[in-house]
Amino acid sequence: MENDRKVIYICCVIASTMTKAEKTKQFIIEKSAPIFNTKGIEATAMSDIMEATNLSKGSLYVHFADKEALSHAAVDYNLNSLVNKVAAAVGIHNTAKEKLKAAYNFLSDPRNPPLPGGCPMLNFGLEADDTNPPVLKKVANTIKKLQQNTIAIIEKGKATGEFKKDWDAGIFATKAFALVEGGIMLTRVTGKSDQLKTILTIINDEIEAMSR
Amino acid sequence: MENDRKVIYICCVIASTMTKAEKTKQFIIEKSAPIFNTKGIEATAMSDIMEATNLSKGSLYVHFADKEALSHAAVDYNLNSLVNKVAAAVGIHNTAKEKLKAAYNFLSDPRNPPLPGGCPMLNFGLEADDTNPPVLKKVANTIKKLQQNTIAIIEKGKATGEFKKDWDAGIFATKAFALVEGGIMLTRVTGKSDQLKTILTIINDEIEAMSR
Amino acid sequence: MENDRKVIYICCVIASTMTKAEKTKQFIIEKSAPIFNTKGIEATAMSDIMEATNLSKGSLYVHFADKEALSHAAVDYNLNSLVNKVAAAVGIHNTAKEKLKAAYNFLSDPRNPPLPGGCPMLNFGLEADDTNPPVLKKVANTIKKLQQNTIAIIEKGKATGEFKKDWDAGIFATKAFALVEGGIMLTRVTGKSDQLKTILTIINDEIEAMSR
Amino acid sequence: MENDRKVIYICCVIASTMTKAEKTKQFIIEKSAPIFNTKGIEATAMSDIMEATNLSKGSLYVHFADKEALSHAAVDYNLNSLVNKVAAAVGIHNTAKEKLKAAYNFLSDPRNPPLPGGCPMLNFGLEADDTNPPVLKKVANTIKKLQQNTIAIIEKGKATGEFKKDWDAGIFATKAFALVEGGIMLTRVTGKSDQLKTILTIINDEIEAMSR
DNA sequence: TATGAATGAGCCTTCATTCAT
DNA sequence: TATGAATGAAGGCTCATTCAT
Repeated sequence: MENDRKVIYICCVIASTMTKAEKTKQFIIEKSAPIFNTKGIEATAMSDIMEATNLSKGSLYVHFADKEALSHAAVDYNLNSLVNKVAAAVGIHNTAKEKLKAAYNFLSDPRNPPLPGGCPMLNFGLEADDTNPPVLKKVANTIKKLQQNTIAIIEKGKATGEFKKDWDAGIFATKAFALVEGGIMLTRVTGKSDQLKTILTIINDEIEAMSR
Repeated sequence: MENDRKVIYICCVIASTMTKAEKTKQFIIEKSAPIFNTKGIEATAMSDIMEATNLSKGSLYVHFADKEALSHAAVDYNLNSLVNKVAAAVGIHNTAKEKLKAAYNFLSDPRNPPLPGGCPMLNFGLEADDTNPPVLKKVANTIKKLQQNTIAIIEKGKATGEFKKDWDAGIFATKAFALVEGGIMLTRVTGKSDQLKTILTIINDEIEAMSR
Repeated sequence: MENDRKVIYICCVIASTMTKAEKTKQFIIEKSAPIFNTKGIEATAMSDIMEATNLSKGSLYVHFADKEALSHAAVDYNLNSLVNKVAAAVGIHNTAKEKLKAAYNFLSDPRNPPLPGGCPMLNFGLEADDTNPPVLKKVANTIKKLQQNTIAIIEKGKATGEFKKDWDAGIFATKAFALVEGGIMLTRVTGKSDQLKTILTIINDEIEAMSR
Repeated sequence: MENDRKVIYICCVIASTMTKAEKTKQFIIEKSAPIFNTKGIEATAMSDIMEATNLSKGSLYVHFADKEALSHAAVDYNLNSLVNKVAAAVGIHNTAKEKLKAAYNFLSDPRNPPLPGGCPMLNFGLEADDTNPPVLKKVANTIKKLQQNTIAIIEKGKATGEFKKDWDAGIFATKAFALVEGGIMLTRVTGKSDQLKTILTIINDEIEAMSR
């Protein structure tokens, strides 16, 4: 709670201190992020951004050197949004078990998809894998961060006695991440979320089984 | 062994029966399939195909009505190649357990990736999800086919007594598929295959645990 | 009558003497003529001709050196058809007055347009005027022929006493031709034939007024 | 005279109020109009417009959505130019007879053709008749406007006693229009203007004959 | 800062023509 | 003769980017 207030306070200060240029830049990023996540980087045209922001072509180039710079900012925004939303979903819980379940329930809730356009790690990671090293790096970092969050929660739970001591946090982080991403892919391709629900059950069951 | 010879023989007959047009068409598909799988459908230009085939622009349009038709053929080729290769990897084994292991070992062998450009289900599925229904359908059908193969092998193994009767084939098919696809994504994004190996172990362990 | 039979006889001989090549060539011309007259020379593609004749691309080039040669043949065919049809319409009558009326009634009958696609003199003449001298020449010759036919009929009628001696055949030929072509243009553009009917009445009235 | 000055003044104001975009758009239209009128819509390439305007391909598409939009603007420009020029030729005269003669003398003056490329009603009307309804409509409207101008002048002349009361204005409008268009076609095809002169004489004679 | 006109490389596609079979 | 695969120039159009205002 103390934390939350502080964050809000800082945000407001930032907002009020932001120059007009910074505000516009942020505005462009927020409007373009879902477009990049939905259509892909290559398939998103500067004119799509113009339309979404109601800004002129030239104005976009005042704030971003080129489409690449804008796409990087949008990718960052999408990835950070995801991480922040997971953190928020985790943050409202107190026990390690609840935190862990919250993380995966949030990521794979078919009714309430974390971000418009789907999982940015999946989208940008697979578009970038053969062609766009900088974006690939960003996705890799995000994956690492999320997996380490999982590991940290489990280790803390093991320390407090919530989880069994012999639970391998690294293996679970790998397994759960792959299951969720594979499940999201299944949902987006088949248009049905039944398999993703099955996967969520598998993850929750393991968390439950490793609790004591 | 008898089988192999017959197959080769039939192939030769087919090849010799193909008209020049059919041969060229097939040639174009084979040359363009890895390009589409690597760069994506939208990002692949007809000029890329020209370069790869050493054919003129007009010649491409003799064999395909438009880029869409060519991309569909290339997607089909990639997806069918994958299914056929899995079938081949499975086919050389006799027991259900060996067949099952072979399928997943093949799909997630980081040293010998099934297709250049990565998994076409992942690549085309995530490029197409918001924009390209026909391609999405092709991917969905392929997924269904592979998952049903898994289920069929397990059910047969249960019938012959190789696998435990209470093993839920559907859940395993979902789980293993998601794990492999998620693992491939991890490999392609991080550039390392350690997590995919972990996943393969998980899958093999479950197969082993369900054997008796 | 004697004449007619002779013509038919000669035609048959020609037909039966025609080689396969000549027959095919004639067939191509007949099928392509209405297309050129309807779409225009420039806008007609060789593929249109292929479709209409069910002949292969190469076959067309066996019989015609290039599109230009084929278009010339088609233009000739259209123009000659028109002249022949007028001659046929005129030929069944005996008096100069009837012949003259028949010619203009035929040319400007909105219910029974002489050729599919409209008047080839108008179509080809106006497409060719700035760009295609050979075609322009063909149209000019046809116009001359038709106007001289008119003049010849009038002069004969004047000689036999059917028409007034002071009727200026040349002026009438010019006037009637312009009226008919302008009227056809009005019909094709407005989609209605009322003005063409008015024009036909004007022409018939003058013919009547010059009779005695 | 007062009028003329006012018009010029308004023109200047308009010109100075035009944005750069409007000026460029107008410039493109003015440069492309004679090309479309000469070569035809289908046969005019965007590269022809590029050359005539010294503008880049992209620039053309800043001002016009596609070639169709540009062609429509050029057709409108040609048709409106013609109507305005006729109106100007008519406007300097005071009596109905002089106005009427001026209109037809202007339209069919072979030495001073109203527009480069010939009569846009004839050119666009006959190109569009089977393929381009919007253009056909534009031509039809222009024809209607010109014919109604003729009718209005005649009716006014009949009212003021300049023309005989029993002169049928509608029939004359049809006849004179067809004669002029047919005559223009004859001029363009034969390359000689003698027949057009004959036609002009016919029209002037009727106007004279109907005066009193 | 913001605008939007201008640019030109590049994309997909069409089409007349050639040529080996 | 007839076929149809192959060609490449040219067409319409898009798009990231620049720059004067």
